[in-house]
Amino acid sequence: MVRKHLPKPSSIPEPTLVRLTIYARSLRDALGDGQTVISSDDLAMRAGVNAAKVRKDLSHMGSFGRRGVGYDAALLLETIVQAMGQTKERSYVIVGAGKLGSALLGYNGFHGKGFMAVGAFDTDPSKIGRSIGGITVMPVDELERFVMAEGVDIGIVTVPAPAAQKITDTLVRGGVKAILNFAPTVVVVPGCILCRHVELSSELEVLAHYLNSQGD
Amino acid sequence: MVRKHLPKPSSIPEPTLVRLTIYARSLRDALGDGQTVISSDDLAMRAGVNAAKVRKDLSHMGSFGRRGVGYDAALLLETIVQAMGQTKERSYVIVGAGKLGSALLGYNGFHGKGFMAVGAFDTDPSKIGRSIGGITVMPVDELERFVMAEGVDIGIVTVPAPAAQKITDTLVRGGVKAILNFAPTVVVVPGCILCRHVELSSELEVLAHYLNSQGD
DNA sequence: TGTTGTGAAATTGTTCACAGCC
DNA sequence: GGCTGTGAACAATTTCACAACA
Repeated sequence: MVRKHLPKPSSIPEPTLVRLTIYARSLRDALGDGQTVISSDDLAMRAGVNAAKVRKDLSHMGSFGRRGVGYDAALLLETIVQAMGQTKERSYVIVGAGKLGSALLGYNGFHGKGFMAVGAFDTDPSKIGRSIGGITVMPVDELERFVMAEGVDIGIVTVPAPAAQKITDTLVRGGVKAILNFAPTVVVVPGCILCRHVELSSELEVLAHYLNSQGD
Repeated sequence: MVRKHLPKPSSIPEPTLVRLTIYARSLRDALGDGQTVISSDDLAMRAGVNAAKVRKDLSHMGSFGRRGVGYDAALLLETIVQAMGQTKERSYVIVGAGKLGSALLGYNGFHGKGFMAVGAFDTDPSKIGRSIGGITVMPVDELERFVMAEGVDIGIVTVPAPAAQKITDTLVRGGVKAILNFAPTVVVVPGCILCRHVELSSELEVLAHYLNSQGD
């Protein structure tokens, strides 16, 4: 017998997850504009995608739009926030208090929305003790102990490439459940640990490739 | 085997382009380790992907590996650099000299590898005139004139969301051919202009989603 | 033997197009 | 008339598996 199974905890495809975060932001904008109902067409425009994709993406979370009308903006926003798992507050530390680390500490959207910076770490004595975005920079020596004691959820790595793997290992020993790596190198983690890698420099290189292939 | 015709300017799929930049870095590492020949398996390990994908990706640029042996690391690196279009130097400006903008100005891999920062801009009088990574911050009023006069290729946008569209329009009027947008908002550009959008905050949110769906 | 290069298969993601409902 | 929800068609990407070859 063919049986359509309910979506498993995370059957939502990853490209959809990324777009959901953009829809959420677009909905906040729309609500700010005083809009209470929004169509897939309008949301698509705001998010820079097409309407079919919006509807398909939203359908992963159920059906709650009104045909002929659109979606209740507030309800839709809440549904997305729920689906993204932002109901539970997550703590994170940033390792590497250089420019990028500082930028992320102050970044709205890291800072708010269910995420809480609880510590920053660096090896540079001139940075230790300084306060960045309300967080005091601590020495890396204390990273593992701190992460363990505080039960930190996520470690954000913004150290130079050669140090990234060692820092990652320390975070894992401390018990983080996920790593977000901005260092320009691949790091390996045990299978049970989630890890995402943000390749900042690829963006510029891919752009350059398209420029060239367009005939400069 | 009969030589297949060369791939068209950009028939290379985008996921492959992104990985090519990672292979390039891995090859530099390998060369640094004194390795002159590298197998798809080894490269895959270093780049954090599987070997089949490496071979498929490389095949988009032709065939120059040696069966039973592997690839000449230096030749492969050069081939990738060529394919990525990093033979031509590209100039860029950064608009928004806050933490993120400063981080990118100092970022190795933006800085080197065929990319050249030629200007930084901000509206904040306290930042104007300051030097960041050897680049003096100029007032945004001068952005359009500067971009036009210098023939700047790429504009990198690191301003707050509400200002992003206006800055993008200014860059486009100035004649940039591509935009790299780090502002947490969608910007629209004319069809002839390339635009990439980096969503920093999505990364953390997607990570949190997977954490939740794993059962915390 | 060891490793590449590549069609074919499998999987994943996007778009279409329209029934169903407001 | 307008707009959602969705199966089906389509497109892109990944993986498999093995022939070709040093």
